[in-house]
Amino acid sequence: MSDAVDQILGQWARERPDVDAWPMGIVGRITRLSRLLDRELKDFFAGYGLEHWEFDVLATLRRSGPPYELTAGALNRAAMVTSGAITNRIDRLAAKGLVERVPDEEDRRSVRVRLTERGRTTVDEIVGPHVANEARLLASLGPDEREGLAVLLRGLLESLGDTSIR
Amino acid sequence: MSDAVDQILGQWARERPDVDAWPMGIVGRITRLSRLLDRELKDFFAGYGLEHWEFDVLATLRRSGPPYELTAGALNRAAMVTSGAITNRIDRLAAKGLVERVPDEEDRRSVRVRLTERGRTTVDEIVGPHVANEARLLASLGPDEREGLAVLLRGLLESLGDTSIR
DNA sequence: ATTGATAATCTCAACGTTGAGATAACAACA
DNA sequence: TGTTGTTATCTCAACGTTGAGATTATCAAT
Repeated sequence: MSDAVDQILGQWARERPDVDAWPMGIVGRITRLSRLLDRELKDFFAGYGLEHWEFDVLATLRRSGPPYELTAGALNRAAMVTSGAITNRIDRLAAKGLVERVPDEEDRRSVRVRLTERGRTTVDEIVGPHVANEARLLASLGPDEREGLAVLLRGLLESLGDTSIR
Repeated sequence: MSDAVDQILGQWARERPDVDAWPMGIVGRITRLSRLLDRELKDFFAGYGLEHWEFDVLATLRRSGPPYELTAGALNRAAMVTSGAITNRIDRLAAKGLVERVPDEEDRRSVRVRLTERGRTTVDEIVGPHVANEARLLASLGPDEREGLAVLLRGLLESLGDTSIR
């Protein structure tokens, strides 16, 4: 069998036989998978009236444990977006009543973002179905393949310095 | 060793022990890798005065072989973006003199987008260094790991229907 | 030839992110 | 105490994508 990336590699081999394009077999597939999975997740969350990024922020707060609050900076790093994007996201989640800004008494530069009761129940209701949906998307992988893939991806992430959510 | 995703999985295991979040170990890593690699590629292309998407379009035309032209729709599907985005990209590449729109005589609904001479030399000069740069990013993988990872990712892509660039 | 369905591209307003700069607060130290 | 450097967040204009709709062309069937 072959996928879209095999065809791309075949084209390069024909047009530029002097270049060994093997890295595209990894990078290209990661990029395409990310896009495809993103579309699927978008559709899934739309069924709950949520944007993907909304769930992402809420879930980050939820899994941090009680009192379900993090600084804007921590959310920032977790989401891998810029500070401007996080300010915007917090604004909109706060407008929807899913999070609230709490002044940080220890460090007045910081803003703590806290899940509201509604925000917490929202995540808690969706996380189960969400994981089930992801499992469905990965259903073609057997148990050993899952593990092997996770190990390889982890090694790559580590080598690129992604070793901590801070 | 552990990466950022291991920490996320650990948080879920603590907060929601009833949910087995293993799929996040795959989906989360693919998403994070995609973002990290994207940043690296962005920096790389900036060194050549190009945007990542610019190289992407030019390379798609180049690897299709002489006469280095494709319809807007084909570029569209290859880039996995919407039609509006491709119209915009072609406009800007044409303004830079890297591609040109050629009317399709067979099907007057179609527009053929052709690499200009400057566009072709641009890709041909950069593709070698680009692949070398990607190889650098993947340097932590041994030969067997590269192959194993490519096989697993291909299987996943196939199962999600990404079997053709059309 | 006409009709209806399908297809390719373009248009454009809404949306979200980026990235640089502004503001305010903290930290270290002379 | 004042100074310098660093950190956290917010601001905002520029940029690019999305997605629905408009336009024009092709195809199939009658």
